[in-house]
Amino acid sequence: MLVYNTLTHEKEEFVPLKGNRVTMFVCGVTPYDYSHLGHAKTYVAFDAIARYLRHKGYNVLYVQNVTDVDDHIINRSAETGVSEPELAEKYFKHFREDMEALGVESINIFAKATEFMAEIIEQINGLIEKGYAYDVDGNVYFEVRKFKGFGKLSRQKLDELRPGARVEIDESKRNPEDFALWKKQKPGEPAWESPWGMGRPGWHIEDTAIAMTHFGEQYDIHGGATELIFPHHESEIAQAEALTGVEPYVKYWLHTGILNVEGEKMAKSLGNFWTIRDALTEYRPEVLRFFLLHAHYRSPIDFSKDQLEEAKRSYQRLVDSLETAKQFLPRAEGGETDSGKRLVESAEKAEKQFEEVMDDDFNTREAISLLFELARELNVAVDKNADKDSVERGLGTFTKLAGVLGLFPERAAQTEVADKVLALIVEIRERARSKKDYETADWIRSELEKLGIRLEDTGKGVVKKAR
RNA sequence: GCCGAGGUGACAGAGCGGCCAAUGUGACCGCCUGCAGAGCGGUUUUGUGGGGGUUCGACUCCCUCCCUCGGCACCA
Repeated sequence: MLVYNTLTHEKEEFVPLKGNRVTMFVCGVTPYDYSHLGHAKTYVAFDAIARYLRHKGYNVLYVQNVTDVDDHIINRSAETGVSEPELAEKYFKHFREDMEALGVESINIFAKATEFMAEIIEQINGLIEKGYAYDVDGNVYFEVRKFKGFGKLSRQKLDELRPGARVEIDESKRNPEDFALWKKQKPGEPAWESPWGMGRPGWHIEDTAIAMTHFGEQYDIHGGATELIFPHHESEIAQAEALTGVEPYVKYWLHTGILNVEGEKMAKSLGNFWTIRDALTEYRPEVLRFFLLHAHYRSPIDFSKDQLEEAKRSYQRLVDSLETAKQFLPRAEGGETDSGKRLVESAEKAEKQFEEVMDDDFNTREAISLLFELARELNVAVDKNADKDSVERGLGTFTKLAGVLGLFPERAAQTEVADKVLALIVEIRERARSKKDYETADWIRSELEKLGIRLEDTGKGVVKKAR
């Protein structure tokens, strides 16, 4: 299996540090507001990756941090009067709901920064003792020039960066490139006790503290969006390797492309975002997930309503094909058929190719195109009255592969009685049709449509479809 | 300025040194059909940002230029 590693800029054979165990960390959210589709892209991508690793038989421990103390939260708390912990809790809960809707279910542990204060302080202490960090009046900084590996991930040369390009330079630092490990409390801010006085952690240290607590000094995969490579991930490496002397801190660094809107990054600060929860009022969660997986995880996606509409139509094609085959199955006959044979061959081919494309740096787009090919074969098989075993096999493959991508979740089953009543209504309509009473037949069809059930008359009987 | 990621048909978007510009959407034609829808079969857009090189052969490798996006030490 090959994965693209930002650290080496190459696709590398994936070999975990310890046998079959995979330790995976992905930078999580700062819960101060609703999450938007840009966040969703990253988390859906890593969800698919984790699912596939598990599908391959790896025992994956997937940890995601939650930055529940930071400037955004503090500012939002000041604006709204809601306390920081309450605010963080509220939006974290919404985040969990959004993720659940999108089928993101592979994360084992959510780790909150505020629950790792002891570990954070211990790491900062260690860095001071080893001479990599210094305390200036209650602010502790990491001295970047002391760590000679700095820049290995982002390939930045210290002297060629533009200090202050976006952020004003903090004058209390020895050098502009140094970054904060511990920030001294300002009036009214939440703070924790530390050897350097009351304060809170800097941006990068919670990730190393959390990851090392769960994984030890090294782990397999660290993920996040490309915007995090510098300075965030670069700084994490510096902290960890300076502290432990063990390298590489992380074996594989994986980065997802960002979600653009009309050529610009979707971001809270630009105001061009669409929250997941708003998107869910207009689109089914599976359509959003499909949309986010329809490009390779490293590619940027340009978001627009038109694109979502197209995703919706495409996804519907797969849903229709799946439904048609499912409903054909009880009517299918035994025995051997040529069309069945062809379907089974397609299914076997799809399974093999699915592994191949996903083994090549998790190419979900290629994987999805295989689903389309299989869907067409299923349609053909139904048209040609393929035998039951073959259709079952084709359906099984489709469901299995789609399941690895987290597409087509099983819908809550309707009650048996409701199913029978619906079947009865369909039968009544069939009788009307056979008497050429099309007025009644069409009326039943349009009334059911209003209830979200679409009837399609095929040569192989009536097919019921949701929406 | 520096670092990184991208530039592929109407749109979205993969791949591979020659077999395919996959797959989907859209459009058009045909079949099917009481109608609708879906499905199936076919067609479709002067070729993969510009230039140069390597090669028998490049979209795929190398060089160079152009354009877009992300990052450059608050914060994710």
